[in-house]
Amino acid sequence: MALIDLFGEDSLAQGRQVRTEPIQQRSAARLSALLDAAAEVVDEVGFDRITTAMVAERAGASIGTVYRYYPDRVAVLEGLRERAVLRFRQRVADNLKAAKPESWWEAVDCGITAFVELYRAEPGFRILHFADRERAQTSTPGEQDSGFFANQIAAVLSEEFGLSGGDDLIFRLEVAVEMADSLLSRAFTWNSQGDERFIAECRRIMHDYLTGFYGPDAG
Amino acid sequence: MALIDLFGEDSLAQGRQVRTEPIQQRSAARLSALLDAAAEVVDEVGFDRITTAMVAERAGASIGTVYRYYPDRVAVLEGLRERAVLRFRQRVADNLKAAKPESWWEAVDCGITAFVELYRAEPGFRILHFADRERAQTSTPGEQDSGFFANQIAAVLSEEFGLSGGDDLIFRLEVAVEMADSLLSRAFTWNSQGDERFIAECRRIMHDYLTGFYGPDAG
DNA sequence: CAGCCATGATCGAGTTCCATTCCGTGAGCA
DNA sequence: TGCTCACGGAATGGAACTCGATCATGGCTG
Repeated sequence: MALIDLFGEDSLAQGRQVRTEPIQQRSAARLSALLDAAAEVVDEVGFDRITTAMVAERAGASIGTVYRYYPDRVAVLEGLRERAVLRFRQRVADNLKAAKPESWWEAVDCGITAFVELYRAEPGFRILHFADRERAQTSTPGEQDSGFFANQIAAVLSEEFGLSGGDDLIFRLEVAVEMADSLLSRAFTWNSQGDERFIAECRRIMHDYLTGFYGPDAG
Repeated sequence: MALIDLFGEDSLAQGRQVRTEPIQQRSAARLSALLDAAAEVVDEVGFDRITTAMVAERAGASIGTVYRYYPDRVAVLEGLRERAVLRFRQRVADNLKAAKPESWWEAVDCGITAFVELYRAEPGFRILHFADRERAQTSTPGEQDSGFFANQIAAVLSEEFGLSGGDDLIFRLEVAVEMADSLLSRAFTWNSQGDERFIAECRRIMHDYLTGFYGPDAG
């Protein structure tokens, strides 16, 4: 299985949160504009203060249009989150294609780099870290992102670079994803460009943890 | 400086978010009841869906009473969060007193244990992980919790157990706090008793990371 | 190719719900 | 008894959300 296959957009048959699938083309643009607007508003006023009216106005649409695509305010944020996940995966795929990693940790670094790049460039990208725990209350473990994601990465690392696979690898990757998300988000909490100390430490920790300094087999 | 001093309630001159300091005693009970109610509601309906009316009703109070103590809905959540932090510190202090750790990592374990115990027993404790990032948008780095907390822990570890202090230790502790919070919260995301795998892995990672397998001086 | 029409898309006034205010009433305290 | 603190809950304002009217679009038809 090629790296691109795992992280490309094809692999995303995401659960639809939109009310009505857009048929005409202009709708796609509308939907996209709504999310763009939501992203900007999130960065400006925060998650709590965002209002559907703000999103509509910013997108040059009416309130009704917002509710045509999303059942409620929270769903808009979830839509934004899904798009962010999608873009992250695409960026990872791009970086993998460009870097042609020869070791597993170079591949991991591509993932970290993708995250950092998007955090810097993409408005509202912080939604990723935010929405995780809130969603947890309503969805089920099977469809959890970090777990699902860990599975994908496990497949890549074991098939492409010969890391010993199995449940242990998946678990370790889940732990790694959790830590990386947390550290990188922390890097951007007080610094819009990302605190390099945290980013560098994150890379080092990922490398060492996955190398095996840690965990059941650590020695 | 004794461990208890650092983690006892005295050390908490927290920023008041309440509108009016209660004068009479019954008020203290009211305030506490409000937070208890908020904690339950948070666990039941989530952060997004909580309403001031729910909190008031659950606490057997009127809407007006909620607003007597808190300026707005968000402030209630912040109040809940501050109380959770306070209780966490007290629990750490208790555990330290009971365990009388002889090594720095036993002390660290007390912190992890305290977190797990409270997550299991305290309604709404997940507010801790949640509120962090949201606050970030409005408050300033200086008063950040993980940083402030890291400072306190650094003082304890270096003074009591002779860990080499300095900025490096503080930074490493900040990273550790971030990772531990993330892993422990993850442990409780799908399992109300806490997934033991994540808890155990968290303990191991904290031990190894702080021992120095990681970081600038890792070898 | 012009016109027609079924259907998707949009709008925004209207409705409902919720956050927040405010003043009248009741409870502690001297 | 009077004074201040605390409480209640109707009233206000604003934001979430609905819904029927209206406007595009793109295919079909002659």
